[in-house]
Amino acid sequence: MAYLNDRILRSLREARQRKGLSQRELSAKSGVPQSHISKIENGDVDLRVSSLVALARVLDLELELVPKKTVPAVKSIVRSSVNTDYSDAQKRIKRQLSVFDEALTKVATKVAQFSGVAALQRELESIRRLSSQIERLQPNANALGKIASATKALEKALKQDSGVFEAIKRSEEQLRSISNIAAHSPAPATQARSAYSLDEADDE
Amino acid sequence: MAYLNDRILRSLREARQRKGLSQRELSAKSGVPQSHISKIENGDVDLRVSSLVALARVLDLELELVPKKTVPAVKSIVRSSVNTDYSDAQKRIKRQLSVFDEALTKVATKVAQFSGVAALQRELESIRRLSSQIERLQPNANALGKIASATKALEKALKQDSGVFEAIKRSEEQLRSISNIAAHSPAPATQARSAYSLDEADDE
DNA sequence: GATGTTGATCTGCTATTATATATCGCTGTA
DNA sequence: TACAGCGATATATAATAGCAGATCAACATC
Repeated sequence: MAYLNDRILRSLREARQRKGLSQRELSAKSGVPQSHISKIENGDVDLRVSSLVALARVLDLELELVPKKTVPAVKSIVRSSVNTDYSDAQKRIKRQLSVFDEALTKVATKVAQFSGVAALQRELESIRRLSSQIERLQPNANALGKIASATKALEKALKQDSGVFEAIKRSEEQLRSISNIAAHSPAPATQARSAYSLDEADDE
Repeated sequence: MAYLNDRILRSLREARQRKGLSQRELSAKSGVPQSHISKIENGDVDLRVSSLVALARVLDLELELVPKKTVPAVKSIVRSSVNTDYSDAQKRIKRQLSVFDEALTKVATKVAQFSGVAALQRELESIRRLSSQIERLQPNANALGKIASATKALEKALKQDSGVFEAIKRSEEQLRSISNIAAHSPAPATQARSAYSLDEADDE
C-alpha cells in the first residue's frame, strides 16, 4: 500500500471533492476508470504518471518536482490558495442563502395569513437553523446548486399559490442533504495560516 | 514521446547534473537501471510514480501536486532555491580556485628562478585564463574536486622539487576538463529573478 | 420498501513498464 | 593507440498497471 505520498493522495481526493465531483464523474472527464480512481485514492496502485497527470488536469492541478527544502514554502502557497478558493465559494453560498431566506420569509408571511398551523412554524424554524448551519460549513460545489433549486421551489410555490406545503418540505430536504454531504467532506474549516510563512513546522 | 511534462523531465535531468551524478551513479543510488533512466529523461516511457519518486528522493526532490494557478509562484520559489544552491557552490569553487592560484604563483616564482622557459610561461598564462573562466561558469559538482586535486598536484610538485613540469601540465588538463564538462551542462548562468514575484509570464 | 448514487472490490485480458544485460558511438584521458 | 566513462539503444523476460464491466454495501431520496 501507499505507493504515493500520503499528502498527494489526500490532495487528489480533496481536490476532487472540492470540485464536487464523484469518482464516476471524474472518471468520465479524465478517461480513467472509476475502479482505478478508487484504487489510486487509496494508494493501492503504483500508477503511471500519465494517469496521475490525466487526473490532475481535470482537477486543475499540476505535477511539480520541487527541491525538498522548498516544500514548506510551496505547501504554504498551496494552502493559502485553497483557502481563498474556499472563502470565495463561501461568499457565493452566503449570497445564495440570503436569496433563499428572502423567499422563505415571503412564504412565512403568506402562510401566516392562511391559518395558524403550528407544525408548519416548526418546519420553518428548522429550515432557518439548517440555513445558518450551512453558512458555517466547508462549502461544497453542489451546495450552491441545491440551495438555488430550493429557492426556486419556494418561489414557484409562491407564484402559483399552491403546493406551498410540499415546496417547504422539499426545500428542507435539499438543505439537509447539503449538510449531510458536507459532514463527511474534506476539512473541518481550518483557519488560513499566514500565507508565505517560510518556516518549517507542519507535516501531516 | 513526452509522457511527462517537459519541465519535469528537465528538472530531473538538471537536478542530477547539479548534483554531479552520471546516470549510472544515479542508477546505483536509486536502484533504477541506467538504461531506464536514460529513457525516462528523454520522455520515452510512461513511468510509474514509484520510479519517479525513487529518483526524486536521491535528488532531494519532492513530488508535489499544486493548483494550476499557484504554479508561477511555486516556480519562482524553486528558481530562487536553485539559484542560491548555485551561488553557494560558486562560492566554494571560488575559494578553492584562490587556493589553487596561490599554489600556482608559488610554482611560477620557483620556475622563474630556474630558467627562462618561455613555453612554460605561456602554459601558466593559459592556466590563469582557464581559472578565471571557470569562475564564471555554472558550477558543477565535480569541479570542486578537480580543482582540489589540481591544487594538490602543484603542491606536491613544489614540495618534492621535481616533476614540476608534469604537474603543471596535469593541472591544466584538469581545469580544461572542467570547462569542457560545464560547457554542455545545465543552464548558461541565467541571472536570478526576483524571488517571490507572483506574476504570470514565463513558461518554457 | 424500491430506487439511485456513492466508493470499494472482483474478474479476466491486454499493454507496457521495469528489469538485467550487453552494446553502441562519442569524447577525453593515459 | 588503447582505455574509460558518458548517454542512448537493443533484446528478452517478468511483473503489473490499465481497462471493461459487474457487483457490493451504505446511504439518501422518492
